[in-house]
Amino acid sequence: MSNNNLIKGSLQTIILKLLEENEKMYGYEITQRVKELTAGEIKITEGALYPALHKLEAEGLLTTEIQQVDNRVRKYYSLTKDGQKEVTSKLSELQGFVENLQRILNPEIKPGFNI
Amino acid sequence: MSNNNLIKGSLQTIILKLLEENEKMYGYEITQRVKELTAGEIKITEGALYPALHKLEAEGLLTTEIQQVDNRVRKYYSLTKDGQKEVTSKLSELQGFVENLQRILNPEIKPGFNI
DNA sequence: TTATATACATAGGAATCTTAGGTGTTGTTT
DNA sequence: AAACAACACCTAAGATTCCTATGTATATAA
Repeated sequence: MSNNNLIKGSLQTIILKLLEENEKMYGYEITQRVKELTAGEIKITEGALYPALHKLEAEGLLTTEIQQVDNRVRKYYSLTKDGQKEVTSKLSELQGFVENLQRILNPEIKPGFNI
Repeated sequence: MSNNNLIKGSLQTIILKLLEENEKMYGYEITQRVKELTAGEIKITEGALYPALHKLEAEGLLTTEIQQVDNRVRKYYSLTKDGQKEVTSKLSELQGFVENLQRILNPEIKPGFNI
């Protein structure tokens, strides 16, 4: 259905960044936020999201808190202190990669170019 | 050794784009060009490059031509017509993805923003 | 009551990359 | 002369990351 197999490697960073801005979010909310921010062009599949969340939690970057909302269970995720450090690191790593990508794909952009 | 596991999905596009600009290149040359364009920050491993080249050739996007240079064999790759069409398509797909990524990671960038 | 939206989860498989190794030539250093 | 780095190709095994498909369950709208 969703045909964006370019994400590879950036999903963790996306999750951490959204949680840096929002304090706590639950899985489904993350998929909707991404869809909304990208006008429906990037769709995080649940089969990718939930394992990624579980992994980040296992690594100690996220903590969870379960809330009951109208007989419906929500699992809220938030950044740990380690998680807060990782956001900055992962973000600059990804931004650096994208800049290098632009140097390959858009050769007119000079090395000193800043967005 | 090279620690850039972010490439996933963009290697094909990188190869096609370099070949769009250079008419013909051989594998080792591609790794050096990428290293040079990114100041050594992105290193294409041969274990990733050669299978990717073979796949693009199998898909009919590249053709090969072997040259002998001082008892040394070079396998030159160049774009087929199908390959030339694919470059544009793959490039805009990747650029679109990067723009969406920026909308998630740099919320201050407005939807109409162009680089 | 059937479908859609909400909300979680996992198993199996596909795709892509890294690690690690192999072959052989040329040029430089010890 | 030997050893090493650079050049130039290749592949196999494994890890990672994602998609597809499926399952569970509740709420609401058609």
